[in-house]
Amino acid sequence: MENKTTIHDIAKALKIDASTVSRALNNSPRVSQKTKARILAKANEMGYQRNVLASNLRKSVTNTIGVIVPRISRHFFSSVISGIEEAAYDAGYNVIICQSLEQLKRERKIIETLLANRVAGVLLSVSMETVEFDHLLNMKNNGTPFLFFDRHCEIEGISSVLIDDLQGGFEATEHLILNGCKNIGHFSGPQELAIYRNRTAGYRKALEKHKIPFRPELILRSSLMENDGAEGAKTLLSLPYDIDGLFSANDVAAIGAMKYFKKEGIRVPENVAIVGFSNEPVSGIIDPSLTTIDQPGFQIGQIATKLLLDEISNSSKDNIIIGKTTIQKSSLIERDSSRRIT
Amino acid sequence: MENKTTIHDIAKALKIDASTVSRALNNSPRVSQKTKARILAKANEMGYQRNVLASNLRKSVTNTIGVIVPRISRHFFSSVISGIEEAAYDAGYNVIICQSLEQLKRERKIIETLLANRVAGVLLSVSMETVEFDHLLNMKNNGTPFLFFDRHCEIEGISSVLIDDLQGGFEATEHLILNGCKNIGHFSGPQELAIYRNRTAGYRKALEKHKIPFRPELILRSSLMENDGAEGAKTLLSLPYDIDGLFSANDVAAIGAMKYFKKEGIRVPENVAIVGFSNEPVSGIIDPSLTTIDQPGFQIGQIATKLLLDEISNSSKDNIIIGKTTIQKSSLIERDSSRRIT
DNA sequence: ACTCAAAATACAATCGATTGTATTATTGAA
DNA sequence: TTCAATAATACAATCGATTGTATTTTGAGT
Repeated sequence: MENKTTIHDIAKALKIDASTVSRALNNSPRVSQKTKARILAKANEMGYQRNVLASNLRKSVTNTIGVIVPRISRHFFSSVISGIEEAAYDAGYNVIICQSLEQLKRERKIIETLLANRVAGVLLSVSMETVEFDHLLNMKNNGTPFLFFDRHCEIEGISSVLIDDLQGGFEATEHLILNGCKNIGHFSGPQELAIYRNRTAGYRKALEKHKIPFRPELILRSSLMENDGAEGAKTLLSLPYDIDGLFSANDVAAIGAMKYFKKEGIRVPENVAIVGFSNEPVSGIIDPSLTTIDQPGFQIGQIATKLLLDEISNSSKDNIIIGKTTIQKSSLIERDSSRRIT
Repeated sequence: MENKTTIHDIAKALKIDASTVSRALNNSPRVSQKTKARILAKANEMGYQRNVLASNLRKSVTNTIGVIVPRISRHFFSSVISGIEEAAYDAGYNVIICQSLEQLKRERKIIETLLANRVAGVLLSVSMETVEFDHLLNMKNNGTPFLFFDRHCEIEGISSVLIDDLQGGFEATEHLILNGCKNIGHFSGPQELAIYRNRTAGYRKALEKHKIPFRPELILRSSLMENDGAEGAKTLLSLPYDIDGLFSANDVAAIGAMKYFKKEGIRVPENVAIVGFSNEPVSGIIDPSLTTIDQPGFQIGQIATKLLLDEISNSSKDNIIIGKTTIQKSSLIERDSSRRIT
């Protein structure tokens, strides 16, 4: 029943030493072709499978990298994960996927577990609650290479693969302006996260460029869930401005707002034009379809993995690793929610 | 830099034996309270972290379970995963999540990797291509406990946690009939998968009950992607029947059809009423909102995990495990795509 | 046939934790 | 005080694979 053939079993069966078996299975030049063939045949016959635990223990390495995302159900993150899996798989690494569910507590626990399991490295996109970095600094001191993607923290020596959120925010907002919007509301997320600060900065930059006065009260901060979008829409309508545009820092909140507007009889895009962020699949399906900023998730995953694997292989050579930031381009996808006859 | 305090380091620092340190850290009654306290304090001071690899190797167990789903991006599967994580976490297990992307080749490779990593058990929902079971039988012979959820294969001695697809298909179809549909099309998936056979059986059962003639040509089989839905809709319209209802075995294809109907100026639900399956979040957002069958993903994940953990702990006692099938109820969510003034 | 370098294989330690057995320390009862 | 019983700790083997070193085997050249 239980499959537990070891190299010792093979060695015994062939009356040779286990070290030779090990070397043969690792295709070492120290074993003659003849015995290699015998060993391989025997291993196959006995259904041998290397015990990765033992192997890794001895080599004191692992071929596993950990990935932490806020939620796997978000399209952007599942694209990134696919990219990571692809790149990791090619390099012979396994991937452990974990979700923090936006909770700092869970993020801490996950990192603890990953470190205990001696993963070779970690790719992470921090939770919305991650305002303290002790667990990340701990991981750094521990010597485990890691790398941020999308949502990062400023930690010296740690690299990030990001998208150009400022540019994305700028394009989204300018697009609204070019479609005739004058009073543009903006939904943003926790300001601790650079992605949201940058999207907001892009918003401001577009206003400035087009000489539209900036009004702080038009920026609403929340967790950007669907309900936050609806609340935000309500708040915007209650302000003494004739809101005619909305740039939401994610699609989910944009959709919440769109639904609220619809319910209140306010037409999209005629009365209010909307642009979201992330290009969730639902955005192409909702009516009117939502203009949004597409992020190349798959590529981000691939790039981040390659960089991490580089760091893993260099970390042994104890040369100082300097945190680098790689920026990926985002692109505006124009759909019906912002298309106006001007 | 590198954190590699071992029990031997602690032992040396305290001038005691490593075995005592090990026992103290495992809270064995064989160590006095006094030394336990000293050891714990020292371990803490030295930043000790148990090397799970070594520990598991010695105990020849692992605290990791593997999960294989077709795609993590599907809402149903990500709910199941959340349930699995919750239950596994409570029991002190880690979870490795893998996606087969509906490819048999990848499924095989994943199982190989999981076995090589000596996971304690595996939870899986097979790919659409899984018509051969050699890799699963291999896993069984290997002695690794596993369990199907949602999509299963008939393998003796292997348990499954399923939803009542027949009942779901029945309810969906009967709902259409009660809303006045007479000529109901049906999108189904690969017939190798029981879930699709059962949903189809439910469809037939509802027709029979209401004495509506069954026409095989109204059943269209595909991979149920969005595009398949559009194609299917086109095919249905080309048939010499006045199609007025559609039961799709998943939401994605239902939405594909809905979009096609809209484009062709056919009104939903007035001309064709539609019911999907799975309750993807997009179904509540699309216009008209899609009536569908909700599956309790989170609970399925929890239940499946508990059953698997049971099998893992019993498997050592080598009592014969008899495959059990646990059925979870699904429920119809009535929305606009099927609501008609009758 | 004989030497010697190169090739092939064997020996033995190791990775870090666990655990059965042996030894030492302690305590209570006689 | 002394001895047995028990508590506390130490010793040593083990999990399965890897790897540096030592030994044996092979084969070329004389």
